Amino acid sequence: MSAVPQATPPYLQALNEPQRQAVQALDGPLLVLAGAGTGKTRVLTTRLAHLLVTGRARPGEILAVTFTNKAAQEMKHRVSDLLGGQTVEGWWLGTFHSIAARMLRIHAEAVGLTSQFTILDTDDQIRLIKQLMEAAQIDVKKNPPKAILSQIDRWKDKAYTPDIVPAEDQQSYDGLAVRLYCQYQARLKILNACDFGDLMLHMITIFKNPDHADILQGYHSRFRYIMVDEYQDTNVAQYLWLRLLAWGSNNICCVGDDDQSIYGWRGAEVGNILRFERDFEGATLIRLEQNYRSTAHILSAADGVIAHNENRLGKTLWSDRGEGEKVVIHGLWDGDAEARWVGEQIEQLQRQGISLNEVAILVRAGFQMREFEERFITLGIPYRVVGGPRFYERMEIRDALAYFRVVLQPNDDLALERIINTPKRGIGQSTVQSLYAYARAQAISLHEAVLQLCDTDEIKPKQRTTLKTLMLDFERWRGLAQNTPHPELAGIVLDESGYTAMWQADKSLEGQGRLDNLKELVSAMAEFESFETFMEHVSLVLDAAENRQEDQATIMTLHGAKGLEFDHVFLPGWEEGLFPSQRSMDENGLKGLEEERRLAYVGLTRARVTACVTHVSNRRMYGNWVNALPSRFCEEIPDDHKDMTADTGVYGFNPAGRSSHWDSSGFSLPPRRAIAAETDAFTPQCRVSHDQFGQGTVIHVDGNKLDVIFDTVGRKRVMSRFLTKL
DNA sequence: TCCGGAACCGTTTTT
DNA sequence: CGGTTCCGGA
Repeated sequence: MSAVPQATPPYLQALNEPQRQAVQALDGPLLVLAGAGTGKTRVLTTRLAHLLVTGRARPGEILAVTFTNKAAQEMKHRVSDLLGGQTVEGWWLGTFHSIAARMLRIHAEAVGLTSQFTILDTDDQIRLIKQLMEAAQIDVKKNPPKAILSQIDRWKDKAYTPDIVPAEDQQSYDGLAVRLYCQYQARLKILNACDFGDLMLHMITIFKNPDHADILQGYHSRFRYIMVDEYQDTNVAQYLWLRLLAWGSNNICCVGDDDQSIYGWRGAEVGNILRFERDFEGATLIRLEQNYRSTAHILSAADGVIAHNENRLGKTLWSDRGEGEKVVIHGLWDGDAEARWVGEQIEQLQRQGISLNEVAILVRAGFQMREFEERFITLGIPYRVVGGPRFYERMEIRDALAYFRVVLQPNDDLALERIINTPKRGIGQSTVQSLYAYARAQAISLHEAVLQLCDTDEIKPKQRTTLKTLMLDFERWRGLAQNTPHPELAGIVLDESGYTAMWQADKSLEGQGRLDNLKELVSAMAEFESFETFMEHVSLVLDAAENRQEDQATIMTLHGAKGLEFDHVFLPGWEEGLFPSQRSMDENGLKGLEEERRLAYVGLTRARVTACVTHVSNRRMYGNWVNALPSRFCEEIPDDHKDMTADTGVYGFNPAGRSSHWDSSGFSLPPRRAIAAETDAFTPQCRVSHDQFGQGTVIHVDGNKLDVIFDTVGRKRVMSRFLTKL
């Protein structure tokens, strides 16, 4: 440990022992295993401040990466608070994606792009895949572009470029996915575009390319200290990117909690954090286990649940905030009763003078929210739903941005396609298709194709004039771009294109809201120095201003709640199938179940004072009633730390608190559905049996879905969990 | 080209 | 059940 000659600075005195160790262990790789509520951000920010204050690093020598803009923002603020209010300039603090984008803008040529490249969002990605499929006459219904895209995204998460997709994955969608992946990448290059995955992937490619060894070396000598937040959420690509960068100084500090890794389904690898000590030689591991948030009963309940996971580094949280109250588990008849009961509990809290801002309802899935909303409306409980569409994901914002993109980059085909008939101009699908056909044949952009075909008979006269005017409009706006302030130009484009008028014509409340959003967009622009810098931020940073108002209860998903805390937390819908989600278990087996369990852990540890779990016997799903059993996570909470109750007549638990799972009607407990067998249990040619279809031979394995030729009924696509190996 | 009814399908979400 | 997407008719 480095000896600081002066008296211990106040910011260090404010820390507990392990926290202080984490701040002061500056040399070599360090993993800070920070349990929920143990002061993770405090350590991270203090460590940053410490580096600067002690002169160990200048701002420009620090790389600090987070996942969300919110986290990056918070870090910025808290460090500057620690430094007595001075802001830090010139450091590399941001999200993985914004930092990778910043790098890639500098080295774009090394992967055949120019620094002006556009960053595609999911919408653009799907449109692009769909286009490629239509061009190749592939049935879009049998192979949903969205599914293909998600396969491609998963490959990118794993840092697989098309040429290194492993053999077992190559058969995905009968080889279609890899083929499209190749075409997709080729097309992106022509469009001078990148998707989010590419930002990481291209940088890895550049770093690994011996011809560009100087680039990586440059970063090695630049970054003397690297810090990473939420390390448990990194995917393979992000991990490789970090490893490459860390080779320089070897001073990498990752902070995370393996028990809170809940994003496996979008490529996060818990393995990264579990392997840290092996990956980074000479690594130090520091555990933060003192929890400053919750009472002992809540922590022990959470601990009892998470202890059922096999794959974890292991730690035990403790707290000196008193015993507190046991976790309440209450069984109810149905979702309606559940919402009513939670509503009553909240009213009771209100009567005790508790602010609704300290109350949260955390659900597993979005569809659970409605019942609570409806109930709260009738009861007059003010609430806010967190997790609607983000600002820049809204249709009107994307449309507006598409206009701007075409102004800045005429060859942005995806943007042009998006707005070519918005507002309606009579340019239908067939016209666009023929334009695309021509563009493909000539290997030119859509914009170029429009220009060329406007003077031929290829296109009907009416459309021809429309397109011509549109092109002239864009030409004019591009001319204006030279010497018009960009917010003003944005207004002109939206007005003259008829886009604003389109929403003005919509008299609904929604139309008004969209106009407001457009105004907000234009005014947000003023804060950036140019159109280009604005566009960069829009795809990576821009978000709706949070309207955190006075007293409102919060309704959100468990995923959305990570990192937050509330005095009183309600956790509805703890039923087998819903939570843990059946789909998660089907698709990912034990790994899926463990991730669900971590989600339960996250949920419980959000609570400072009370945590209240509910489950119902009858849940309406997609219009029909399903009867449900209490989640296994209810049982996993140790008896000493829970209070179980149930409304009368509710299956599941009897009031005595012992789980019986069924009432007196004499039915026996149906077997809990088995976790899907590991998919590698099934290989092509192996013989299987199915309850309904009988015996058959596997011909192709695609994740958990198998193509099987059954002896009697022929070829079928079935889920592995319905099959038994013979 | 556009609109409306039928068919379909259904976690979790950031960048 | 409710939203989104797709296809067919005007």
